[in-house]
Amino acid sequence: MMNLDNDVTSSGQLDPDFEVLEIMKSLVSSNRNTQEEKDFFAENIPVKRLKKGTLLLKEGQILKSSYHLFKGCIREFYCKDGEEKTVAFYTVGDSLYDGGHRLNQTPSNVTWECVCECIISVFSFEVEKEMYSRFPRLESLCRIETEKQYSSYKNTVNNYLSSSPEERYENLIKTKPELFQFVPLYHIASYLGVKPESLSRIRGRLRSSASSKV
Amino acid sequence: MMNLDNDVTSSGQLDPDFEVLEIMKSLVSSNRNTQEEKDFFAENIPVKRLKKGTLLLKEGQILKSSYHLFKGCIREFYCKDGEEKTVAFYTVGDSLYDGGHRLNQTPSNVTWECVCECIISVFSFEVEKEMYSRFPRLESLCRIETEKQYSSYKNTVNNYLSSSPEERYENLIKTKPELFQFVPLYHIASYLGVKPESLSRIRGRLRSSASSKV
DNA sequence: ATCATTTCTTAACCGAAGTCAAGAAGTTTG
DNA sequence: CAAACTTCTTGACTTCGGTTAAGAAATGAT
Repeated sequence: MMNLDNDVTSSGQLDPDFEVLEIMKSLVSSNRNTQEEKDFFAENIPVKRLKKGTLLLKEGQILKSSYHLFKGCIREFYCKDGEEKTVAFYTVGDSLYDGGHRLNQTPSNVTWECVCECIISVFSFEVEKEMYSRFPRLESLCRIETEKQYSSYKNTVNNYLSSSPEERYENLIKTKPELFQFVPLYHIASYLGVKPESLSRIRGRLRSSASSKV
Repeated sequence: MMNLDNDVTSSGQLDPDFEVLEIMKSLVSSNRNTQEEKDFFAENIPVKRLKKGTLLLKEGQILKSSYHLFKGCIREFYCKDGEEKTVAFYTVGDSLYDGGHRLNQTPSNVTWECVCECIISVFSFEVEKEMYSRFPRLESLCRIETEKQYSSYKNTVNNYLSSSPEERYENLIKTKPELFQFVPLYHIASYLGVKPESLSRIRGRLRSSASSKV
């Protein structure tokens, strides 16, 4: 398994691949930002291509950046009693950050693993701080955005807690069908809160109840 | 059951009770704040005493304030299939807010109920906005605080998900023993993710395993 | 193509939570 | 005090996930 360690942010030049350049362009073209802000992003937020299996962050490591996912899928998990417990899947358009650990400079509790080839932008903590001091209005926007994300996460958790593994599975198929292309079922089982054998049974139950309706 | 509706924030004068005044004093005496900031708080953040059973926020209502709990205990729950699902207990020193719903002016998903007499400060959204414009450094502090809370909440959720109801019960006794003074066990059962009958059995199991150790 | 590895499924058995029902213990009300 | 209600416990039975073990299916390597 590949390990990225510190070289994500250090690498100077951009992957010359067309796709990455397209993404870079979209990164700096939001019409909600001023030209000055766009220039700042273009200069300070590199875009990287990551191979399947790359660990963007490892449990115990200190997080130094936030990331935005333009393409691919990243799995978040931690280890408990030698078992990997998957707690999130990030897909296109999601951001990966952890204010608490980044701000406190404490070791991360989770690992971020690319489950397929990914394209991300790298927003280092230093650049973030400089951005806030140069463009105070963006700090206000980020505060608001964080509050909304937090609120939305609480909702997600409440929905999760008040549904059965079976309901969670059906819901996941509806809301993130693309996951099933990349992610082995035993990771999805972990995410749904059951063992792989149980997910098999759940799928079996759903198959038979679906066929009995015919 | 009492209903508070909009009159929490409207009432002008302070409850003249000694305890409330003491709390008001502590509210404006933090030495991390400038005198100007303290004056602003004293003028704009009223402190209220709430009776047991008061609903500080009702499911479907639009949240207009944030609250800080100086005394008492508040239960957060929502209804699913006619059942109340308890998702949090707030105790002394906790803050109650919901950035997402407050900022979007969308109806709340949860209800906040005082499980005993409570003393809170009321921080209205309008006052919050004015505070940010008058004291920009406080917006920065709040952004950082929100990120830390968010991160800490994620941790709590992960711990919850990777433990059994029995472990959660034992953990709750250790971390929030005061809850058991105020809150009926069936609310605690809901919070732990089981039915009251199951919590009874868990308690039974723990009793017998404790006595067998003697 | 063959072999090895990873991933998924099935079956038998066990333990824990859900459900339903009854009743005990504790609290409130008149 | 007694009646009514709320809260908690217990028992019988069902359902579902965990565990173990075996094997099928899919994927990758030589």
